[in-house]
Amino acid sequence: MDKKLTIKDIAQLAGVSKGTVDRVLHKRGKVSQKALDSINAVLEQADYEPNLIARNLKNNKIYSICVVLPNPESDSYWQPCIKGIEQAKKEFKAFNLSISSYYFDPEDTESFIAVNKSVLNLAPDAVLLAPLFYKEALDAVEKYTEQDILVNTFNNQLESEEIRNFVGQDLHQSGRVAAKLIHSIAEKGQIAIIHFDEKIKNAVHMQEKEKGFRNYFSQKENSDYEVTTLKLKRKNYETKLEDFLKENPKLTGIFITTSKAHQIAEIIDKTKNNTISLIGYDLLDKNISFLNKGTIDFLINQNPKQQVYLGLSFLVDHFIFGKEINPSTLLPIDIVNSENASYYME
Amino acid sequence: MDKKLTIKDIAQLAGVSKGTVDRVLHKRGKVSQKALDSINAVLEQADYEPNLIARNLKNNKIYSICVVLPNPESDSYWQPCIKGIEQAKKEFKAFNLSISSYYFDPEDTESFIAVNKSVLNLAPDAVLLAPLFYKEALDAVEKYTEQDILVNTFNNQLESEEIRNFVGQDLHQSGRVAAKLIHSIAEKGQIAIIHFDEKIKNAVHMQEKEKGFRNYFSQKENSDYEVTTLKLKRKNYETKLEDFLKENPKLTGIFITTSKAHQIAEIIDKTKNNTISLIGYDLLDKNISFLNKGTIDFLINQNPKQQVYLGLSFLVDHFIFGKEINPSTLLPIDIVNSENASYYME
DNA sequence: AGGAAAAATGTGCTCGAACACACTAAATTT
DNA sequence: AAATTTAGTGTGTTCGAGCACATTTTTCCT
Repeated sequence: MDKKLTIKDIAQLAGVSKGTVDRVLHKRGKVSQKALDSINAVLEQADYEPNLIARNLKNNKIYSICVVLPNPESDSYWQPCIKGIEQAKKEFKAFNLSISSYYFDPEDTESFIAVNKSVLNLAPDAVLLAPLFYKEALDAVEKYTEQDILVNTFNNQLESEEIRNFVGQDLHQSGRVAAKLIHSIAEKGQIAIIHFDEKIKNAVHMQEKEKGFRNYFSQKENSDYEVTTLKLKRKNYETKLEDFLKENPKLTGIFITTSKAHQIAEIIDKTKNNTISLIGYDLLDKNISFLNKGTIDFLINQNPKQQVYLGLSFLVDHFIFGKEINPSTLLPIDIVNSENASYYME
Repeated sequence: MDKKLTIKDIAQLAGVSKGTVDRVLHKRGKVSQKALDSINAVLEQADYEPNLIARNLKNNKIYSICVVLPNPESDSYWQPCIKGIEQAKKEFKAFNLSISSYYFDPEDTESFIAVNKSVLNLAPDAVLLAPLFYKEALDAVEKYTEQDILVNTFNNQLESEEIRNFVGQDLHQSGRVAAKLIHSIAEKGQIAIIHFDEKIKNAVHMQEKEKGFRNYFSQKENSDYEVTTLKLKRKNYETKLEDFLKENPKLTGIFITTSKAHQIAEIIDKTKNNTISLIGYDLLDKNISFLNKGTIDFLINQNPKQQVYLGLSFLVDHFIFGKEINPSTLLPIDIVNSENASYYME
């Protein structure tokens, strides 16, 4: 049972006191060359690792973390995030943490600004932010950083020097995954990319996915597929889609770039057209039900729960264990069909 | 900044000393009814959580964990496990852990017995075991348990009261996932299930997958598929498969129940037959290369790395944080194509 | 050489839980 | 009533890192 070396052990081996070793370890100077040499000699061959538990006992500060995300009641895509936050709370309750959530209205820029303002007033140690509104998010990040509040982001990428960590997916690659799936299951013919969302702020998301999707097919030389893009909004989407289906009888596949695949599936179902393959995003109950029915062939899991959970666990690693934060973490792009869906829904 | 309550705080609130509170918390008796009542009253409305960091600092025992698994050089399926172990070591180096690996020859029962014997002699605190040889594994588990060594398993399920935790996949469901994939991509016709492995000990694995696969199709009433099973061994498998292909010209899909899909793919490739869909297991380099080429359509990831990592992290949770161990953890059955493979290979 | 300043080094306390041990007060025995 | 057991309670030390402060040693100047 070879115990781990402590500062005291190192001190003894080097023939000095623990205070001196401590000064060397923390490079706080005031150490003679002689002592420095002997301590370094010991350290080099002794592979000392500080006991992080002991270190932490001393620093018994309570770290407060605020998670800022859209209200899951407005958009159920965010629902799993609550579970992710709960899991993190449970998992990390051993440490001195205070995690709280703050919701904004995903349709309302003002509410995003307001929520961030009030979180700023709380002066937490860190904020985990879903930066839905690009410009406003940059503003918020700047203000947080001014107050020395650490900001990590998830779900939406934000180009900022001040962001310490991003957890999310590579949307371009996500589009490629969808394209490969369509390529696997859809017959030769026409393929539609459907952007179905009111929200302008999702435009970047949708565009990146489209780019990836088209990129896949453009790399295949003898492509038997023709790719068209269709934009739908809540208003009149039914007749618009029905018209589109009539105008494009050779349609064999549809890629929906948002979580609204179930709304498309409903219409496809009505037309009793079994030859159109459907690929969409996110494991909403409504989507799953069409997946089980067979109308939707595959869903791609963007894993919002894991995004938040990982974002929080990185903060814990940083605050509690002093680990370096990885600037970017790209989650796997999970392919989901009716048979493996349950595993991704917890 | 409301700090967490300590034993001392509780003691003060209840008007006793920390020693008495400690006795109540650990139910060590020797406490008067009066003191017990007042302490319980405080505890009830104060939701005290012991500081696990402080507790751990005191109990500075080094927990030793042995991982017993097949030599990755004999079967590269196990290669990712090394990474999983390394990751766990890195992640948990803050705690007093000593994790070491022991390899046995997956073809040799005797080596399995021998390795377990020598691990038993090391008297670790816990063993994480890949119980490839059923009967011998049960023996080993019994001996470990006699010596009060905690045993968790991964990859292969073992029916034993003494196993505290299993991390792996639901093989039956895994077969269903494969069936659904075949159903999505293969044309009507004949489907072959190929069991390609010498090792009898994998028989249960392969059978469970076959059952799940057939179960899926038997639930579809108007099935346009006919499912046949073919067993192949290393010897003569080439000619045997070629004969099979000639005899079954209507073959549209193959499900390989082991990680040997690349060997089937090689032959299919030679025949220049593009109409046969291939589904296999595991992200071996050779399999990935056929996945990128398009010969293999999907791979199912059994996630050996995650299995070991999770198995170890459960042990840490148990030893360090006193958490209850979940008896069984079933990992997601990841569907992998050429576009999302990289995320599952670390 | 004497003394002050600067540099180097060591000591001691803290964090919270856990537990051994010392101690007090009540109960029982002689 | 004194002696002894036993129930109940409090005190003090430990774990390892970190840092303030005390102490010792060296350097430098008059």
